[in-house]
Amino acid sequence: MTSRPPRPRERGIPEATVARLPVYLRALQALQDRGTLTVSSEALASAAGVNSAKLRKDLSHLGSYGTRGVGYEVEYLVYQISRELGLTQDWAVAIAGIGNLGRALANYGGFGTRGFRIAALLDADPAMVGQSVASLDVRHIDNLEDVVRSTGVSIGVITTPAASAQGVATRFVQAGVASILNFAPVVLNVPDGVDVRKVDLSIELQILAFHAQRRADGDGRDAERAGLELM
Amino acid sequence: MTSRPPRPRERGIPEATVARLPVYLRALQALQDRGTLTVSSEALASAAGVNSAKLRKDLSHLGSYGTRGVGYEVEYLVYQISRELGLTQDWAVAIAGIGNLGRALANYGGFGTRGFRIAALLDADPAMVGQSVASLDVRHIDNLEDVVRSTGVSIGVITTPAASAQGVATRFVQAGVASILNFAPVVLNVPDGVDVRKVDLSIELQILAFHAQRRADGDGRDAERAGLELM
DNA sequence: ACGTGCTTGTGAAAGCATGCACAAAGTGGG
DNA sequence: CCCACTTTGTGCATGCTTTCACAAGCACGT
Ligand SMILES: NC(=O)c1ccc[n+]([C@@H]2O[C@H](COP(=O)([O-])OP(=O)(O)OC[C@H]3O[C@@H](n4cnc5c(N)ncnc54)[C@H](O)[C@@H]3O)[C@@H](O)[C@H]2O)c1
Ligand SMILES: NC(=O)c1ccc[n+]([C@@H]2O[C@H](COP(=O)([O-])OP(=O)(O)OC[C@H]3O[C@@H](n4cnc5c(N)ncnc54)[C@H](O)[C@@H]3O)[C@@H](O)[C@H]2O)c1
Repeated sequence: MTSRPPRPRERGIPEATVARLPVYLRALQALQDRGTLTVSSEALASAAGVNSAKLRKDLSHLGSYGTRGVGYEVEYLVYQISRELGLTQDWAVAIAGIGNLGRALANYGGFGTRGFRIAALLDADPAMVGQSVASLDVRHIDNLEDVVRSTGVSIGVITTPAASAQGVATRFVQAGVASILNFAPVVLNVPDGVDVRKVDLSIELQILAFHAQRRADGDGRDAERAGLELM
Repeated sequence: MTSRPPRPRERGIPEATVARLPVYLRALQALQDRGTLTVSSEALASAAGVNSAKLRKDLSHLGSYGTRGVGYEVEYLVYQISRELGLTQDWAVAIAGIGNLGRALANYGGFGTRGFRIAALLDADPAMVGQSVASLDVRHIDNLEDVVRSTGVSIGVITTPAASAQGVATRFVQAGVASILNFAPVVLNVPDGVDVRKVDLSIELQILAFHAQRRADGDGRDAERAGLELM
């Protein structure tokens, strides 16, 4: 490809940066709770577990919110990041699949604190429908479209068994939900423009196992083996 | 630590590849269940939701396990990836914090199927200790060291409240657990050589919110605005 | 008003990751 | 045995991320 079409190059915050903003936000809120007024990139970076140059570059994408010689004003930065992430508005979330995991999520208090409100619970099991979980009635999945429309849901969380996940995802999309968080161990197929993120515990464990095995293989004879094997 | 030893450039599989291997593995196992014997990079890539060139490059890091003109033998590839990920051995997992989430994990059947065995449950609440969850006795967190030693735990999962997570992590590390999966919304501080992965639902939702807001901002006047803003 | 000391914001370099495109290598039919 | 066809494995170009290193900017004390 030589002449790359004009590519309007939307005001872009790099994806890697977006993924770290919530981490900074949390660290900042902890500082705020402790009454700290300003913080240096060094201190905030250390609280967030990243390199300070990276932190500064990340924040520079949002604008110039620091003061040289001083640092960043905590409260102002909290506001700027919140705004950038869209947390100054309220997001209604629906959870589909009220089993072990769905119930844990529904009962979890930590979401409401940050702009997310669980607005609907959906399940296919007639025995489940009508029950009250975390002060919400579980509705039948067949009512998905209605529920989404009437409660203004814009984020869908899928905690159904793997076999049902694609179907639920498709229905979410058809109902106008363009942001999906998927816990089922399947690759979801959705149209362009729909944003799917997955949380997959099995995968995380497998990655841990890979590194653990690496460590175990090498222990003691690491240097020698690595050296030899390259010859 | 800091003083990077010569680093003999260990036979390295890129981290991005490692993170995808479990996805390929799952897709392959689905094919296997359907009785498929061989699969092309194109087909497997599509099942795994990635580009086929990427898939081939990923697999090439494990060795040359394909046959040109034919594809990959499913069973053989399953074995090779499993071996590379360390799934041919058994990993004993301990869960600390048997609340909403810890219980959901403990009751989840999907781990055992892939080399992971939940070997111990730990909690600090006296009312919880002694109860039986998923056919395991909940032990008191004070026994962490004993439990880790006696059950051979090598992976620790943390589902305690945020405030307790660092303490539990430190104790896991001191007991010799060098792989930790953390669900609590805090940045854990651990010595070098210890591998921590985090699963953070709040962060995932916030990333979804960011993109959702982007879409909403731009809708309708996207093209014009993007173009104009660059001038 | 000016110098000192600290910290930000950002070029520039190096390191990773992605995806194209194609030669090399295998299969199967004639 | 050879040819047409398929699909792998990988060199290369491109773009994204991280990190270094330092000039520019600001606060504060004198
Ligand atoms: N529980 C865990 O710790 C855990 C861990 C990792 C992954 N997961 C994954 O999360 C998902 C849920 O796990 P779980 O343990 O809660 O399972 P579960 O069986 O306890 O719950 C699943 C729920 O989904 C409902 N359901 C089934 N089909 C549905 C449909 N079409 N529409 C709406 N609801 C439907 C069921 O009635 C049930 O209530 C699974 O895909 C699982 O693989 C769970
Ligand atoms: N439940 C969810 O859906 C969800 C979602 C996102 C994040 N999280 C995070 O996961 C963690 C657990 O969430 P939860 O909803 O299960 O909380 P929970 O309060 O239901 O359970 C926490 C459990 O940890 C135990 N505990 C406290 N201190 C301990 C210690 N020092 N050692 C061992 N156990 C200890 C408590 O006794 C309790 O049983 C929290 O950090 C939470 O922020 C949970």
